[in-house]
Amino acid sequence: MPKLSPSAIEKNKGRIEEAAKKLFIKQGFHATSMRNIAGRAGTSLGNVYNYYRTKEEILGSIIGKYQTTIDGRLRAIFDEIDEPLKPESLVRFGQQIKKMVNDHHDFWLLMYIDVLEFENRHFRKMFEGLVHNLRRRFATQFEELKSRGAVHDDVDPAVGFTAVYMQFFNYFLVEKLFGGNHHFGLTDEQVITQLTGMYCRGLLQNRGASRKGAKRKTKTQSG
Amino acid sequence: MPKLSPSAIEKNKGRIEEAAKKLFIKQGFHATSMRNIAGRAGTSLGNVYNYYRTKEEILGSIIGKYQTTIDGRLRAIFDEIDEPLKPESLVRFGQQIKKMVNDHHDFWLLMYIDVLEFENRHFRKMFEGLVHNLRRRFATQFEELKSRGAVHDDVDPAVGFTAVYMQFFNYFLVEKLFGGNHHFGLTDEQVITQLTGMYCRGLLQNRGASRKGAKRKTKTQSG
DNA sequence: AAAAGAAAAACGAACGTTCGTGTTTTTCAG
DNA sequence: CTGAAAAACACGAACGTTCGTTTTTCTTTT
Repeated sequence: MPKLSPSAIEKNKGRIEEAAKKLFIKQGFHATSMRNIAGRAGTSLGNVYNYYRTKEEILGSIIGKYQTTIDGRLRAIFDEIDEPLKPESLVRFGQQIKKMVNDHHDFWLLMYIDVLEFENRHFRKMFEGLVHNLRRRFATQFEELKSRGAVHDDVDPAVGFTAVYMQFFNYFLVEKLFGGNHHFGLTDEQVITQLTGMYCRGLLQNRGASRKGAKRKTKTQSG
Repeated sequence: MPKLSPSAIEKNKGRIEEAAKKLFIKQGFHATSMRNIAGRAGTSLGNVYNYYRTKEEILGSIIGKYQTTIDGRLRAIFDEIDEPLKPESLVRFGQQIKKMVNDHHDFWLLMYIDVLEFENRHFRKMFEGLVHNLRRRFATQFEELKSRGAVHDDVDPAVGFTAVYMQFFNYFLVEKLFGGNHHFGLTDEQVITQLTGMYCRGLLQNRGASRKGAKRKTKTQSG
């Protein structure tokens, strides 16, 4: 038999990893057996070892590939944000985070597996330097906000945006993985708008607007 | 042999559970063996089965006891809060949440174990009805804030406080369990004051104060 | 025939649990 | 007061599986 083409190898690996991922997520890493993986992947036990040397190597490969998927997804979400602290942006941002969490909820379970069984070895960099990355990503926008005086003097917009990000992210994670079952007592959409409102008022300078009872005119601030 | 006194039984169970807890946390539930637990508890394999019928029963008992510990801890934290949305209260609140997360970081790992290996069977109620509970706990304070007009009309103080709680909680959890390593780019103390500032401005009505450059006088609001 | 992927068999170790057997203390008949 | 039966905890060997991995044996294509 000749050597399989790289694409064929990838296809086989793909089937094995898909099976392994589902099982890891359903029952954890240690509770999943190689026989289990092989069976679900429609191949034999021995053959799995033609593609991976150990079980952990399978996990590593899954996480590695998934990591780049998530990175891309996040980048896409950030890329469509023009003005990071504008209410409309944050609402849309919240909706996107919700979708991301729900679409890839396996990934976050893998993260927990990693925390528990490997002391977060594979995911260390996920939250390291979060603010730093966001600050760099939106450097021009944040600087513009600062110089325009749109944000409070004692507020770092990068920190504020990070807080929003983490709040959204965590909210939907709890909803999805912990059975939060609307733990804010509102619909997801309401949570997004409520949080957005809170953050915007908390972060942005509101020049003489929004007294009690006064209807907001949204675009009082011009520059 | 006569029946052991209830206190003696509790003592023995305590040693077994202490050992099991450490091992579960270090390596997960399925990766921990009964022999492992027995060895660390200084007893024999068979004897463990005199106290528990299965391995899962040990986990259940650990979680149950820990749950009441955490509940008490949280109640104590809430009990010393007089005015839930006052900046000083929130700063102190943040510090307490930090301590709670750090003191019981095993507990949160157990929570992840539960999410992963038991579909969150034992922890379901942890986040269910969170807002509802907080709203009841601080009913008088929240109503007073509302009637005094201290909060924005479109803000539910219970939701706001829940948001603060979750944000603090999640921040320190990420720091502790995910190796966040100051993922907000600030010291913990700075994070607490920054977040507090954001939330207060976002939640509380600021009557004509805090224009750019104007030093805040904190207690401009009277009636 | 040669090469390599796939399958199956085999291996030793470890698993959760059961079971039989100590070991120790109480009970109570004598 | 004695000592045998009873009761219950402690123990570890043993059971039947299952584990991750290795080795061997097909099977298929060059």
